[in-house]
Amino acid sequence: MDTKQLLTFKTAAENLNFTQTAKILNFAQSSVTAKIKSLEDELDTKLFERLGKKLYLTDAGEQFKSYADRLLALTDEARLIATGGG
Amino acid sequence: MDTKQLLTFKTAAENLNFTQTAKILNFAQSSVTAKIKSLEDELDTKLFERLGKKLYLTDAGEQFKSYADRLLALTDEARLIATGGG
DNA sequence: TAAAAATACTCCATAGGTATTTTAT
DNA sequence: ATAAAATACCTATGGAGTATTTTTA
Repeated sequence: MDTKQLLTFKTAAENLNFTQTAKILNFAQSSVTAKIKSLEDELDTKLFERLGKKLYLTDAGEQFKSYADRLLALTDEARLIATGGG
Repeated sequence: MDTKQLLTFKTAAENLNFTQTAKILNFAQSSVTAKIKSLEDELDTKLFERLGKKLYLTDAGEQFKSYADRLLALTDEARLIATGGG
């Protein structure tokens, strides 16, 4: 699990659109798909569900979202403190 | 930043010995050196200082240690919840 | 001279890309 | 027909290893 992966997930979870996520993060659309898939593989759980054209978070996805947010915030804080000498 | 990197750092910070860390994590010694270096590069801060044969955490390293612990704990929790359906 | 970290290199897995195909409206 | 995700594929980066060299107690 890594920061980029979490940020991709967070952005996708907020936009519910991989193409949009790719634009925001300056990735290729297929890379977003791949990153989400690698996270799902690692957790051995589906995080998104596709009903027709529309994306939804699964229950596990919803749960994981709050952890992703917290992990990313804590990571930012760690970076600031360690680097900036806070 | 990723989990393996943080675990390597945590273990090294606790043992203050890269060779020992490598044994514990089943890595090569040089891989531990490389992982720590990649983390230091990413943070643009030295985390360890080598005085003679002995390793010490720098101030930044000490600070970062507490974040690494918290990040790893939160990651474990996230995994459990998302996977185990808690 | 022993014990640990750093370095030099090699190899392979994978992150990320482009192009295409599938799916659904 | 359009819009989005999935898939196939290709390449380059870097993670991880072995072997060696440097450092210093």
